[in-house]
Amino acid sequence: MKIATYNVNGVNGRLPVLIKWLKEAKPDIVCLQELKTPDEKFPQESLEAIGYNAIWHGQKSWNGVAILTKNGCAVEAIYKGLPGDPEDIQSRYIEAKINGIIIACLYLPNGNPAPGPKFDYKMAWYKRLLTKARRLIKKGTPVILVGDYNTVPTELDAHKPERWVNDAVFFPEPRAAFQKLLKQGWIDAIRTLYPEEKLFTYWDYFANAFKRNAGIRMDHFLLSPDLKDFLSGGGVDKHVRAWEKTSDHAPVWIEITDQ
DNA sequence: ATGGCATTTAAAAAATGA
Repeated sequence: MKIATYNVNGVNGRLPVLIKWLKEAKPDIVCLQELKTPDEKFPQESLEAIGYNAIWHGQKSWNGVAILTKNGCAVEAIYKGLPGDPEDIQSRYIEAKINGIIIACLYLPNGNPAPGPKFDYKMAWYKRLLTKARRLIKKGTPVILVGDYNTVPTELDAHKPERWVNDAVFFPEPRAAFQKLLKQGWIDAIRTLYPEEKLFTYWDYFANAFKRNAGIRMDHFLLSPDLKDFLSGGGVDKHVRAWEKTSDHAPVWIEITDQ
């Protein structure tokens, strides 16, 4: 089973790119972030026309997450929103059990400018995620925590780490929080597959960042330990970043063999 | 230290992202 994550940066504005990639990559499950659309404008019909069902959790203008599944996938136990703060109205979390695996699709706050209230919100969100993740990993069900973490875990995950030292994606606090997730037992799937490679999932639109491969790795698959032996492949669909009207992120995918 | 670009909303320019 092929599972992908893609920060589309506007699901309607990028719909031709998303559809072109779906037809080419044929993933079974896709986690999307940054829909930037109210729920009623989610392009459900266009996606169903090419064989994908969807569940989504959107809001006007900003944020928004969705999970696409190929027709025939069994989707149950759907939850929208990350628990822990009833005041939080930002759409950044959606979870469902799909073909027996719990898929949690997340869009972690960016946190810039840092320090400041947006950075405080990022770290508060991380704290809630750590609580949720601990509960999920104790369930004994296979779980994948996947999405845009807005976190560059180590220096290996940046083309030029010094360019990011004043950015919230590279601050020590989110990096420490990401390490806390790993200490809970979660497995960074892409880093496990490519232990020493400089692999990126995001490149700035400006300064020719993509052509210079001046990227960072921020989109991650965290697997519950019981899935480790079933991880059989993965990668970044980097070429999609070169398409017209494309997102600043590229799709990332993994392959999980039948358990 | 700043801005480079691109989105959304909405009708110009602001807010947001990373």
